[in-house]
Amino acid sequence: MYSSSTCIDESTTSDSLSLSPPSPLLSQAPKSPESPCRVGSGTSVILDSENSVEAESKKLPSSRFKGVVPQPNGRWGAQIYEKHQRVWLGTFVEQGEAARAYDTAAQRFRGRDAVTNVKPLSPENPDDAAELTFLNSHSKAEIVDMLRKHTYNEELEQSRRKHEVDTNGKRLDNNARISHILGGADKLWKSTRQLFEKSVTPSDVGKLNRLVIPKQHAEKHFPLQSCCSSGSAFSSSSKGLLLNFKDVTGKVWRFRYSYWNSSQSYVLTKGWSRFVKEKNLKAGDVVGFHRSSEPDQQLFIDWKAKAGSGSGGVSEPVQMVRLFGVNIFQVPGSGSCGGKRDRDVELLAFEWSKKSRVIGAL
DNA sequence: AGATGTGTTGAG
DNA sequence: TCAACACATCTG
Repeated sequence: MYSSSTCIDESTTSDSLSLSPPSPLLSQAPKSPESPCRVGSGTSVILDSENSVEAESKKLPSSRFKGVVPQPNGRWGAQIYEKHQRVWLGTFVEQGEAARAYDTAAQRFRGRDAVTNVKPLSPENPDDAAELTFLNSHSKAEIVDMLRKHTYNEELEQSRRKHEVDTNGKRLDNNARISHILGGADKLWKSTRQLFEKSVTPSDVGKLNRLVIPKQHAEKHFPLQSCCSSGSAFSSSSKGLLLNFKDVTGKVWRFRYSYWNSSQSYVLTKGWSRFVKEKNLKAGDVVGFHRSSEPDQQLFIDWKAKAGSGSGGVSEPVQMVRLFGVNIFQVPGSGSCGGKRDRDVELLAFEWSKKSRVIGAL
């Protein structure tokens, strides 16, 4: 189906440079939430006042928009399906917002022939074309992440701005710059595939000194069970694993990865706070986990600053991008030309060697 | 605790 | 593929 506009998959993540959306941010912009033409979905709405009062208290109202589902708290969730699996796009206050999120995802996932709630982006329209470029220059995961965090519009606009600067002042946007900087390392980066991303919460970068890895992802990508005896999937292995994280700079980080029964969550503990400090991670920043396709099963981590935090305040004394042992880019806190968002990306080799998982007592 | 996201199921 | 809905999980 989605043949034509082909999708650049996860791969597009950060290696993608180039593309530079002309300008506008259009469509996604909050329009009238109610404008969307309803989509066929057979499901119906039935919102009669007759017997609703009672029913309403029990049944959630259906949405008239495709991909939009009601939430118990009165909000609306957006979801799209792919390969028999649901991809959650986040929750929204207005149905219209959720519908737009769905539309955006649909166009990224299904390309031109995506069925949308509102008119789809048209390549003919310059504005739409710009957004399409933006869409396809990001992995599905990234788009989903933006939708979930409600930062899609911001990023779209940001990319527009960057493009302007780029064309005028030769500045490259994050991805481009990073790819550029990576140079040879680019190959390595490209050989990775994103597993998942997480927007770090205040507690992830706070005093708790730990990063909570969403359960789903933890169990899917970072199985704790590893070898050990017991048959069941996840026995309470509160001991965890000691993993060696190899920084692209060559520096080795050792993080403890374990499961906390108390909060029933998977976490990176020992070593994490150091990472947060060195990278100057802030709540809202996104940490992405990738795995190299290489047989060595190396895992990587990249992180990006919270969308939109660029220009503004965020005081950052010293920032730099280090690649494979070399500090390529350094910017003094004072707003020198480069001082935008230079905590851009950092690649970490995450060694997932069975050997290193040792640990035992921690 | 309230919000968010998932497991499941059944319909189309 | 999709929505309904119960409920597990997460966040503040």
